[in-house]
Amino acid sequence: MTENTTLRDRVGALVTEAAQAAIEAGSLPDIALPDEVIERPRDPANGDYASSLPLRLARSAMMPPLAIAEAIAAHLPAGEVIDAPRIAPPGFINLSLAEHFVQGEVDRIIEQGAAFANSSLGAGKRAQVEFVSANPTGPLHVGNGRGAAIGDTLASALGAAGYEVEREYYVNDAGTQTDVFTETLYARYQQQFGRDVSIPEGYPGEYMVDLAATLQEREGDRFLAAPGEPPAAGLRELGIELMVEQIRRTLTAFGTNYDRWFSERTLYEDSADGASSAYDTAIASLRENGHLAQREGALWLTSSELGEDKDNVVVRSDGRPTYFASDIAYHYDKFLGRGFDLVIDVWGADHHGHVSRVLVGTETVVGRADALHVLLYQLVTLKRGDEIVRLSKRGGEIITLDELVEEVGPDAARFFFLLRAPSSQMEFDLDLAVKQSNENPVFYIQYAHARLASILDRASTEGHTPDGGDVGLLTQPHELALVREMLRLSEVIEMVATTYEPQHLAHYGTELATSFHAFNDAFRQQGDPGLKVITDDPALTAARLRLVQAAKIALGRVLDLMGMTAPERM
RNA sequence: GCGCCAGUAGCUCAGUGGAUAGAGCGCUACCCUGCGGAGGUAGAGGUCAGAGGUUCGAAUCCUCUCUGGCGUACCA
Repeated sequence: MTENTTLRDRVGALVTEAAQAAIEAGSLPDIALPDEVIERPRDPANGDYASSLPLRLARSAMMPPLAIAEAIAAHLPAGEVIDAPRIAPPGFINLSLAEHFVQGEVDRIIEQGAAFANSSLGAGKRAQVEFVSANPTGPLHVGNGRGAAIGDTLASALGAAGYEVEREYYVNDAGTQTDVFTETLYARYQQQFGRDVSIPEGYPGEYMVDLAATLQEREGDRFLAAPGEPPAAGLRELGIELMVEQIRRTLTAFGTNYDRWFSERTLYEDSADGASSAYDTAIASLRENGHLAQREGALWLTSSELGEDKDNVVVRSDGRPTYFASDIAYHYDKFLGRGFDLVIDVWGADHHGHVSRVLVGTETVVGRADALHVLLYQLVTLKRGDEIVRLSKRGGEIITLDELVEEVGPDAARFFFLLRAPSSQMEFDLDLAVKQSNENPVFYIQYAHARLASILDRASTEGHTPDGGDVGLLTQPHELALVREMLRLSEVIEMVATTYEPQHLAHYGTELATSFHAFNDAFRQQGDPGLKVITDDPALTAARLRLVQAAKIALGRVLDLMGMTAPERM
């Protein structure tokens, strides 16, 4: 059994083997077994794992569930990992981890350290997570923060699950939004020099005034042209560059860093060695496959022949490619250009009308779309008390991500977003967010980590060390419960990496912290000075310090995966 | 109209077809005065929107209805 198999898979394999042994022994008929044979029971009284296999097989085996349970259990003797199985009506097989196994895992966790709970699910595969990717025409708002928290954590979880992961921001620096942005910027820029020019419709926000001021400060009047004439060359590029810089700073402050900022414009550029652009190649491929049609002066992807409800314009009648064309070229580049095995696009739900189109386009050009997953997160509704705040970059008022981070800090903001399933619409009460920042559950987790660190510190100053501690001395219920909780982490990581739902990690973190707090308080409640981590008994102290050390590793890992700090003190 | 996502405790939300539906906040009553109280235990609080269906078993899967958000561009 390899190091990177989850415990769940190990135990599940034992059940599958037992069932097969029962079939070979003739106590079960020769029937097909499902892949998933065990689950985590809700009630811990029913064991660490349980199998409902007997209930599910009853029909095809034509046997009563309890008889099947007995047939399987007979081949599931107590062993290295689990104790003897217990059969429970109407047909469950309940399994508990053996105490010595649980104890031994403490040593293993310490040995693995920061690699604890990694899995090999995605070993040898390259994954890309593209997220936020807001147009560089204004500052990020609170809703973008949700995408950032989700995408970043998902990328971390995929990494822990064995994938080689790249985080990417797709910079939309081509297209009409950029034109409007540049026009507005130039208008604001001219105003800086006292010209009476009107602001085009598009981006009325105050930040454009600041951006123009920055431009004037750094570049002087070199973009100024005669009234009514277009600005000097380079304004567009510099404006976008400044905006992207601002976005990058915002995300860094939020705790999110990218491997690559991908320029949309490069899709249209031939490579240095003379190879055609991604756009040209993708269009040629579509044409070759007979999926393009010239109609009404425009070039269409005949997607209705491919299961879509309508065709989509790829090249406008004025010759400019659409955003959709960029997206086809972009995904061509992701798969055929860069060879990712798994690509996840994290989009706000307001883009959901675009999903099936992109999947069809990708399938047409790449030949398959099963490796592309578009993860939609529902929009964040902002409230101040009872008043709903509209989020609109083009409408003017926005609550920026910077403001949120300023008020509640990056950790609390991230955790707030991570607690909710992407598919869940969430209400964000700005007043409450500030008021509750001290009650945010993230502090509950971080506090647990700080106390673990504190215990190790204290022990160290008193001359105690975890080294050489005998984990066999860990027999208190709260000690073993804490270890059991830690052992779930690899399963949670795999769940996040397969369902693309990071909220499981956030909830697990809370539960792990609860296990520690219960463990810690159990000693205190009993009022016996011998019932602490640091006791008069050096052997027991060392054993418990090992547990504390392992717990700190596990909790630190969870916080790290969520992109949050694991404080030594608070 | 059509399509996508949702509807679970007073509020904000978890819940991988399994056993008695959970957490945080708020409310009530306790514990501990600590190796850090940003803690622990217990309690009250539920028609899992509604109605059918599938299944040994449904908050979970299917159908319909109601409610909310979003989309339905030669914008991105």
